[in-house]
Amino acid sequence: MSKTYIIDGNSLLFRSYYSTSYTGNLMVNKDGIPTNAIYAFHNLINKIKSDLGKGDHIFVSFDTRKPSFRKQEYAEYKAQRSKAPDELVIQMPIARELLDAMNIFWLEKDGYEGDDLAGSMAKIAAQKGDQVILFSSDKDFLQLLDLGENITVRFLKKGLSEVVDYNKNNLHSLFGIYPNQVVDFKGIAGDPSDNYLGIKGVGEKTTFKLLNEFGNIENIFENAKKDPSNKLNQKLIEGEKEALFFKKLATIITDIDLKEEYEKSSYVPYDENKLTPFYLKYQFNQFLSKISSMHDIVLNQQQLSLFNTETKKNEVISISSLSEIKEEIEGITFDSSEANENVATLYSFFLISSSKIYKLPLEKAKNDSEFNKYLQSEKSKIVFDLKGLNVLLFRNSFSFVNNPRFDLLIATYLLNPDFGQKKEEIFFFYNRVINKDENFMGEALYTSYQLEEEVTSTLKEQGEYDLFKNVELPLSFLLAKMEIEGFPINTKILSDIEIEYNKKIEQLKSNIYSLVGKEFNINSPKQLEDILFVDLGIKKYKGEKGTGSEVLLSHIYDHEVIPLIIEYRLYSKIVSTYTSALPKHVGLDNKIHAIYNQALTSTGRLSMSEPNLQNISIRNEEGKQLRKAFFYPNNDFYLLSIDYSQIELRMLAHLAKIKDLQEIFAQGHDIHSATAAKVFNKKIEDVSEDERRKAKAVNFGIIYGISPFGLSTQLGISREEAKNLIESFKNTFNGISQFQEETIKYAKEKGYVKTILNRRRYLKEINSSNFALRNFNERAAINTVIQGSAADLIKVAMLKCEELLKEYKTKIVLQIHDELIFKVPKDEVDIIPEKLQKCMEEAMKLDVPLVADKKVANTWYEVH
DNA sequence: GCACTCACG
DNA sequence: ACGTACGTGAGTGCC
Repeated sequence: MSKTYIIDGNSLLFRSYYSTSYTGNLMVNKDGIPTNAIYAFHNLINKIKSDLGKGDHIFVSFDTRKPSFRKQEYAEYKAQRSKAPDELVIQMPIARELLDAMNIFWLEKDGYEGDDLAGSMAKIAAQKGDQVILFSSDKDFLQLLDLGENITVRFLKKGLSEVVDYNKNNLHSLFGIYPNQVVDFKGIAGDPSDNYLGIKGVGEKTTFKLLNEFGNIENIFENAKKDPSNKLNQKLIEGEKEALFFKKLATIITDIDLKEEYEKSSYVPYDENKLTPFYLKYQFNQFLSKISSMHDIVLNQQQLSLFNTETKKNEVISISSLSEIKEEIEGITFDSSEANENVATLYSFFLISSSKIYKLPLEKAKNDSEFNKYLQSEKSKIVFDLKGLNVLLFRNSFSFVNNPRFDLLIATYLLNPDFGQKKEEIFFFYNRVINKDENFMGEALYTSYQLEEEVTSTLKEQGEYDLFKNVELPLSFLLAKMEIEGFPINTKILSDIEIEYNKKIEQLKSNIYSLVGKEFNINSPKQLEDILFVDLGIKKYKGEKGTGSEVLLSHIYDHEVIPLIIEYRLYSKIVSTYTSALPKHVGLDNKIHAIYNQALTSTGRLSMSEPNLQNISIRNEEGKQLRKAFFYPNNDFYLLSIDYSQIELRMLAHLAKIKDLQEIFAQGHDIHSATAAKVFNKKIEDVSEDERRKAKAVNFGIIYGISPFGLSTQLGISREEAKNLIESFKNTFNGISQFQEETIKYAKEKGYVKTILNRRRYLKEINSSNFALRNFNERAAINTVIQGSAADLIKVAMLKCEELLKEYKTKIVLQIHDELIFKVPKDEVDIIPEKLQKCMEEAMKLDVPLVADKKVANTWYEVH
């Protein structure tokens, strides 16, 4: 059944105001406008709409400033009421603005009150068969319960958190009268809040009694007239006219024609981001969680004031040649059909001067020698999305942009890596809003120009400018080249694998169905869970949730279908995620041109998408087969893989100055065996398989911010045992504890942690009172220093390798966090691998040696 | 659009 | 007592 929620806007706004104003200290925005009622109102609306879905309706009614028919008929209507405080009045239009921003339909109508609109809407919705809930705190609304069975009036009690629901069936037991008696009650007893006088000398208690005895106002008077000598009856008879008058006034109009309005009140799920301009305007920082925390941490008040929040739209001047620009050109960016620069169509370029935005269509640019001259000129340039710009320039036969000095996309990511996934979002960081329209990139570039000085000096203050200028900016060029270069794939081999695996899947499917006794969707975790843990009666162990591989594995002997399901999952994963998905991304050149996301991860790593080549299977043979599809046609080039050995553990040994760990690395032993030997006090050759396994888990655990629980589940040992294991590691390797404690302490004090190249990550919940949240942030703090520093290292290594390769034909074609894949022509294969290996090992000078292992082969399968 | 699952480092 | 390993991307099912 569809729902229609009808909100008495005035009632809720009053409540919102008074529930947040008792401290006397109103919340105001920067212009001194109070926003407390709006804030509470917003929370309330959010809560209300949270259980609406498609097909539902939501509607807010308001009073207008014009006198309603009640006031016209009865001059004293609400005359006794003290005027609403100015602080509330000023917020009333803002409430409407908020609703507009939230895409929630609201209505006011001269001559009527909000109640009449609400009542009329309720009637329409009830006739449509909707479940109607009216949100108010006004007893008048109770009369509307008579409109149908499926109507609820939801009263909001103090604190706005408690509610009382009234409906046709419970009103009498809760309130003492029936819905159709509400207006009769008001007519006789009156209502001081509306200045309804009712019948003089007849109060609420008497009215209750009368209504219960005679049912309605007409019967009450009829009966009174039977015995006019009775004192009460006398009062009633005298007051009949008034009573009927007040009854009429108290009656909510329910026949205003709102059919159209009903249609307009359809609930539309909306994008929270659309509210950002509203939040910024009224400084509702609580709702701008990401943004606000940054302002608190990164930008001091002085800086904030420099960031003008005005979002004045600039005129964009269309030009057909660069020669039309008379001023100095300060920067360049582009406009294209979509975010993926490897497939997008380039539309135009934006260029900016110190005061203007220019738009140059692609076709004009192609024939404009001035434009090409500008691209290649030595003059330093502001850009916006350097990698996107360069890839699109190349794909349209231009050269890369020469000497970019500033890219706000990268700079903002360095100020705070939590910003930057979406181009629009980075402007929230600076309290700006730029509409996502056809000139977005031009406005973005111009805004970059305005922010450059401030942002650059902030990067310098934070010691991140070197990372920006000498690592991330040059890396952007390299990533552009890698995207353009692409990675070879042979779809024939992929489809051969797919055909083979699909056969397995069909077989497994039928075997599973016959073992279970019926057909179901094995891909549906919900259906699978029902089959296994209900139909087949398998008992889950304590703490087990879902049907993930760990859970399935723990029940592998409980039923013969379990191993089949595990196998089914293995093959169907390979087919759905790889063999059937990868061909969608293969270009005419038989290569995949995936995107490197340079400004995305929290730690400073790269990520990859459309498709992600960083997670091609390797851990099991069935999946690893996929890698046989990656090679150069005719084996024209070799693939060279060079991967760092234990890069994160080495980084830890260096950063935490763990002497004993550094020493193990210096000796070049197998790290897990060697740590095991030290912890268990044995010779390396005496270390057992199990001891090595444990040491390995602890070594990883330390990088992840170890906990006894995590280690115990990883190793399948008791928590006690895990705790002891961690203890002995900490005791054996001096420096681990101190590093962890100091990292957490630093994060708690500063709100962020730094990597080896001063890359930052903010951990806004590091001081949370929520235990889980705080612990999570503490682990993330430790991990970020290690993972982020390793990311810094390989980025530096990539740039050094590229420098080395300048005079060769070998190219970097993939980066997989601790591994680089190169395309090596045959005539370079004898010299290049060693040079590159050395280059990577010398990328940074640490207190531990860096070791990188290499392998050359034709296919990606063989290099591992 | 989100939860679940699983691929990688 | 709390509820857990860190960082990603993508396909599927289901509201």
